[in-house]
Amino acid sequence: MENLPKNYDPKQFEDRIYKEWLEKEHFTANVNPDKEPYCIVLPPPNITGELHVGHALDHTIQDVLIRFKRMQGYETLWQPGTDHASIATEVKVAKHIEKTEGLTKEDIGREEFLRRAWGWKEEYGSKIVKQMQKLGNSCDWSKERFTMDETLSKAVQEVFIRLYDKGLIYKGNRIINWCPDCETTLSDAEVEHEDKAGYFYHIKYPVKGSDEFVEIATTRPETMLGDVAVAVNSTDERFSHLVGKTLILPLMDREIPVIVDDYVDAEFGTGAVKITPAHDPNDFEIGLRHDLPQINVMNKDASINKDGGAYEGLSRYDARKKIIEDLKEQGLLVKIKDHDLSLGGCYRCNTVVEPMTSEQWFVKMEPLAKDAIAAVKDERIKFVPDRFSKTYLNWLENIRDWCISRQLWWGHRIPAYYCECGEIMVSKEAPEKCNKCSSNKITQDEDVLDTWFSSALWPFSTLGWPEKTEELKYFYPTDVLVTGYDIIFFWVVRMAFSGLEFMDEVPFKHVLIHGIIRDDEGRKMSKSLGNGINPLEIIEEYGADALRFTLLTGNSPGNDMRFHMSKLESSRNFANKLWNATRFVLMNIDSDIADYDSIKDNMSTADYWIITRMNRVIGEMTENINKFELGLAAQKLYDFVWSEYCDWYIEMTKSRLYGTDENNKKTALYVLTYVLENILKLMHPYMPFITEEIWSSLPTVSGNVVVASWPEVKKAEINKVAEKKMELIMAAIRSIRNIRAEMNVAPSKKAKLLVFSKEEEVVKTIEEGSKFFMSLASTSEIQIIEDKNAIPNDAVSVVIEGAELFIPLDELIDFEKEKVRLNKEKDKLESEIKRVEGKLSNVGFVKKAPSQLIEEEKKKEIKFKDMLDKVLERIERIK
RNA sequence: GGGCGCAUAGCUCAGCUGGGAGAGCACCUGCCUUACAAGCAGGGGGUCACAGGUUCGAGCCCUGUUGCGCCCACCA
Repeated sequence: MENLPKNYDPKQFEDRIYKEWLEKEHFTANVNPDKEPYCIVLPPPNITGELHVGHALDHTIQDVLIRFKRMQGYETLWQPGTDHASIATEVKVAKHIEKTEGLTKEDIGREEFLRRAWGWKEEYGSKIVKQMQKLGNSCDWSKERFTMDETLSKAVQEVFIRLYDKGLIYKGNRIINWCPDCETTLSDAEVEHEDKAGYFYHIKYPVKGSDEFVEIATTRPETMLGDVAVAVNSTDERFSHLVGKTLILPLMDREIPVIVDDYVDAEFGTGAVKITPAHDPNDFEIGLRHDLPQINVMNKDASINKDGGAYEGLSRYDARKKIIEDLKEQGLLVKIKDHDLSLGGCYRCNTVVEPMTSEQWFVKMEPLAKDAIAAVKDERIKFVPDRFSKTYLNWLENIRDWCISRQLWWGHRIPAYYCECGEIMVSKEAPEKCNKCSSNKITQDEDVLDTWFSSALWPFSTLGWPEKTEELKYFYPTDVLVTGYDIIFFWVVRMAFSGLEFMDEVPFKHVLIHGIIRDDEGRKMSKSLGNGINPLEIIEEYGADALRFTLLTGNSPGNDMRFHMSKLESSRNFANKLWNATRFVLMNIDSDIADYDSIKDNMSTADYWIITRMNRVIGEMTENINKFELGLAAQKLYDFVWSEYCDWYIEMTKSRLYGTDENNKKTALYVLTYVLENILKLMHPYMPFITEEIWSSLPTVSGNVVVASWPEVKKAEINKVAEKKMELIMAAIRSIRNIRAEMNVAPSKKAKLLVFSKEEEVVKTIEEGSKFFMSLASTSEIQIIEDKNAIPNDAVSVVIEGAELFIPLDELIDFEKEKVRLNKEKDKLESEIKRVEGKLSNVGFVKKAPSQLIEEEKKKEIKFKDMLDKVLERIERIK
């Protein structure tokens, strides 16, 4: 029989196998009314760069689910694609151009810049696809999409227009988050807050026509240039006499009123708050309430503008310094106190975000959020683990309107057109003339949309929406969305309300949340630390299967995970184990492969046992995967393959395979192969490459394991008697091995085994398993004895349930050691008995515990007492 | 200020609805046994953070405490 190469070397076959899958179109999903659909949309990776090991985790989880469902007979679609990542890509491309050509994006202009960005997309988009294929992702590549594809762009326009017509998108002058480096707005979700040590500057504002002052405290003195009032709490008696009076804003010599607003906390700071509506969200609200002007004192790059008087041209930080100096000079700076504050930074470039008033486009969130909240509350969308529904709900319940316009070029240009008369027209195509004044001087909005505006539509835009395609009807809603907890606000939330708004149905039924991968010291992986891990390098050294297995085991949903090389090694070793187990089977297969009918009457306890165990694993794994417990499922398979199939079953077949009984040999081979086939199927979603490679080497199967049917539990194959018998045999063998090791008996030294038992079944089982004792416990022969006097003095003994085993060891025996060992055994049994007796003498336990449990405990009591008797007897005898 | 997570063997972590503490790695001993030394056999090692409570029974449920971490939040 043809065999596999001696060494497991994933590089030899992974690429070849992936190609074969593609050629045979195993990943292609078609609308098929005869099958149930199962759909996952891939969180589209940004085209900013290459994939990291976090993507690998995200993708592997999805691939396991997809492959599992595919094998179960679902019509599975894993919808792949990439995201244009507006701001992130624009920054990268601009940097690239600057580095290579020394030009800014303004230098080359919008059109040329977009051409470069598309070029970037082509390059990185295809790199990403290649990486995903290396990982083994079984996506339907024929359906690959990009968020700026024509059809997806149409969906974006459609959504914008519909929301606008419904009054859910509006343009307004509001306070927004401004990144002075990227020179664009950011949504609230795109601002990352960080606590930093800062200062509280106490400043005196003179009261007009008086020598009194009002002392305010601020963390950002430079914003005083835009102050338009000072507010106090209505109950604060310290200031009541000043309410309605006028203050002179220092440095600017502007007259500003003292107003009352109960937003002000009298206990905090000085109790008087400077109000800068153009540069602080709270002040903005207060400004609206009191009809105050907004004075924006900053330029796009956060330098001070002409409204900042003498400070024009300074950066906000230089302005701060200068202002403090000037105030000090004028005697208006009271003190500077240490004060921690939370600073918002741009999630792309980390520059401190500047709150500013600006004319922008917004999505009115309240009505949309309401539906999205309901969908999770009534469990149309279920988070796994459930705790993340709290994160989701909390965000939505406190949401503010979503600023969606970005002052960028790379992205979906806002479908709004302006006439010189001031009319705003929202439409797909540029209107030829103004529908109000008929002028033809019409210009399109310069801005693009937040990148997440288009990703929000991903679950239905990729399926063809707004067209009513067959795919959309068949695959929507999708089944599960797999993503990291860091992306819930950006994406999950927005897909939820978009799906509900435009499809009238949730976009996915489950959201499976995973954690992030950290380095072996528990640090986040980052470019600056240089501790990132490139999946391709791992695959190169250990194979994709080992990487996948590593990412999925020893970790529970939602938790972060540390990445250790040693774990990778052990996964690779597991693959190697499977590889070699297969080699063992193959090297014993001859041309004549038996069918079930011809061997069924020859099956032994070991055969029934391994098949029973296999069925139990099938049942448990299937249940685990259905509950998204992928790591548990993998662990069970690992244990079954390694500890039961390899360590016990294969070892037990050796004496049969090398023996002369042809029927026995055939039977063992049949069972070996049968179980191996099922192992390959069970393992396939986790380790697709090695299982496919091995599958193709088995003479008993055809086709590809990728489309083989997922095993089902066969009740008829479960044999409890065989399980029990094997447990006895294994326990006996383990005991003998243990005693030999403790007595330092050389493995090569064979010894006789004497068995004493009053239970016929036990005797029978041991006799039945005699060849296993020979091959696995260095036993030379087995004698069933009926009289304990026949036991030689120089024998060591071991007590198992229902039997006593004796091994004569001639001169090798060390009686002192044996005594110590037996006493240890005695102590162990005594403590077990104590525990059981304690339980059974507990009135509450006997009264309330399930009867089955009580029965079990009673049986244990008898068993342990019997074993103890035998051990005591033995101790007595060798004294 | 609110919310969440973690604390289990030397290390990294599992442990599903409460019913005799597990894995991988590391460590110790012995084995090149014709599938695999990327291996085989045997072994040591845990007051499951702490304190209460519920229960016949708690690593698991409840309350509180401590330590670490994360997320959200407009107290200037």
